[in-house]
Amino acid sequence: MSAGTLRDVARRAGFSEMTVSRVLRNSGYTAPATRERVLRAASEIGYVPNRVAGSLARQRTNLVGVLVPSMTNQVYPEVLSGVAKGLEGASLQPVFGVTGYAPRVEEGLIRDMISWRPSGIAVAGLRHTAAAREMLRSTWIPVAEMMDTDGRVVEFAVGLSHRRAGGIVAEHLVKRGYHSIAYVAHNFKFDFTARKRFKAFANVLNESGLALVKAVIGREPSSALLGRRLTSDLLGGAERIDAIYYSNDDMAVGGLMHCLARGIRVPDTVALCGYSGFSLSYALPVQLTTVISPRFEIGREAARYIVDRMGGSRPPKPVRRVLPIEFVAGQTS
Amino acid sequence: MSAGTLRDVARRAGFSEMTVSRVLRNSGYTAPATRERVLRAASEIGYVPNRVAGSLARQRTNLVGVLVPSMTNQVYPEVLSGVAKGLEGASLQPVFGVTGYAPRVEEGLIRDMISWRPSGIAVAGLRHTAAAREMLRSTWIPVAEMMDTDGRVVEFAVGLSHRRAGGIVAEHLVKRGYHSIAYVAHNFKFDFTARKRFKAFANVLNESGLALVKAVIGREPSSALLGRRLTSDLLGGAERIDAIYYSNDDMAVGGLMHCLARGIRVPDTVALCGYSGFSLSYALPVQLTTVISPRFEIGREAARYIVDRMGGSRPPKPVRRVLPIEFVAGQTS
DNA sequence: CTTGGATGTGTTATCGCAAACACACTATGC
DNA sequence: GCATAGTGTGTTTGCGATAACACATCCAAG
Repeated sequence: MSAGTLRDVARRAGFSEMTVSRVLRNSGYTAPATRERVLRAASEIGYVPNRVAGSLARQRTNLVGVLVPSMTNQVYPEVLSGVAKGLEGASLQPVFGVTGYAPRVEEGLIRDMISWRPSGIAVAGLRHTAAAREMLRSTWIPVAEMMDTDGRVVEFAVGLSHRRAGGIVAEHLVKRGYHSIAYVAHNFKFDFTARKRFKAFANVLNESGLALVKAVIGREPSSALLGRRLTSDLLGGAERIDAIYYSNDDMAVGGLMHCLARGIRVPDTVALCGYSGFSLSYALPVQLTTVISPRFEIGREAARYIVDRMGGSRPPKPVRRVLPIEFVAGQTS
Repeated sequence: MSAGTLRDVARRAGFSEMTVSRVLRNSGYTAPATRERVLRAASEIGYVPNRVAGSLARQRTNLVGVLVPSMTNQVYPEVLSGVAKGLEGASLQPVFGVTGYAPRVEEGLIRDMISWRPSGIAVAGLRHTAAAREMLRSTWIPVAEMMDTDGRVVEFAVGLSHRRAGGIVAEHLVKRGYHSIAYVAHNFKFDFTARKRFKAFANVLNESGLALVKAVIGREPSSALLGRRLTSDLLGGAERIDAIYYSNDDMAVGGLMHCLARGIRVPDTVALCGYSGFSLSYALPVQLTTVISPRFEIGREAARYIVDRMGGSRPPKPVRRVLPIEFVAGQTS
């Protein structure tokens, strides 16, 4: 039975709790002989400090709350990976919550996180319930919003412009002379960033005098299978389509699979465009058009912001950090 | 500036801290009028309870430590998803750590987790450093090991038999009459489960009088691109190969992409087998042979175990829970 | 020899909350 | 009209650690 308290170690070593505490934290003066006896006593009983008590006493924790909408959407694990990286060396522990794209759930999780008095909070997205925003606003804990930068920022946002990401693809298609363009999406009711990309995409098309031939919005979450099915439906329809913009790469890959299965030539017959730059996309037989989002970097930078801002105070005005995106033109025929 | 303490709420409401505490926790008797005044006072100052203090007082936290080796290997986010699901309703918060497949890092993270006195610890894999195992063994916190079940268990392991997963694929290939079989893997130095599958696979082949024609082990982490490259190398070599077993689906998909790009017929010319059952695999033009691992369920069951065991004591003997795996035979030509 | 800084260790007071116990006051039953 | 149980609230104490301060030594400088 490990555990045991500072007091147990102190008794065993024959010193006061304070001395033990100092030795274990390497703080203040400690005689080498004392050090040794204390460390031995601690290891003998398998002492593991109680951070709950420590945090209460120091009035700070080494926890960082991280909220993401989903774990199955490949993007977010990569963001978390970045967060973990950015926290490395700062001896901060990520605590995560999955909101399931539900603002109400997010609100509850934010309250939960704050109740742990974390050293920082990183949350994906700029959309929150009023209460959630108010909590984030009124706390002095560093708050980083991730992924999106088009919208109202609480304190610090790091991400990319989804408007830009959508627009750039539209420009590309226009420039290449496509004119029967369709859009295929998963159920993006709460996936605000996908919607922003779509809106910008459609806007740019319109400005160029083109109209979307068709928009197919699925009812399920994003998956390659859904992409494949919707693409099958779309291309099986009456309209002649020469390019498809997908809500993301998962969907686009599904579309490509349909084409490969049916022998539809990509991009000769139909060009496919996605968003994200999933690792899989580098292995495809055909290079699709996509916009690589710096999701790992976003997580890392959010974490770094939190680390840097710790102890300091909130910037007078919200800061917006727009990371560059990389446009990848698809293969030409 | 939110925060504020119980005392602030108490003063504002005109009651003692204890009464406020009771109201906010819905514990004990509280008069309706009191309730109302307290709740109003709390919401007026935007009071958020301090769980650090609460946890210290109650001698327990609502935290559950979860350790996974990687976030970019699709499998683990799904496990985490399952953990989050299993914790739902128990008002437990997952705290996660990424070990990067490094036992030393894992050991450190386990110590960190324990220092938070979590209500449970879930860790992927059965391989730990001696010190880590000792910490897990000597604590009374519920400990669940996930994914693997072939090996020494500390308290409770939920997962699948990777031996079985590897063996079943070999049996299948033998039965279908393949005889020039190769193996392709990512760098699985620390991916013990992949190695177990491989070993079992090779054993079964041997028992059937077949020998692996070739085994190609990459130096990078698992990715479709690596799978594609290694497959290209392999099939470009002198050996005639009629079936390939991959370390996982990521790699297998990469292999398929190579074949699609080169017009190599799958499975007529070469059959491809993987492991995991990634969602992508349902969208492929060709159904590959794979073994679907119940990773979401594994996470969920680990969480459920922890929830059920909370407060109770450790089972006298380690418990091993082997979840069924689903074998998916690939398309026949 | 005295003084003062560098070392090394102990004492006390919190940190914010909740368990345990104590004490009212109000019904209810007999 | 009094015991008894049910309600509602307050006081005390402690969770396990650390900050702040206090107090010994010891040694070098004056």
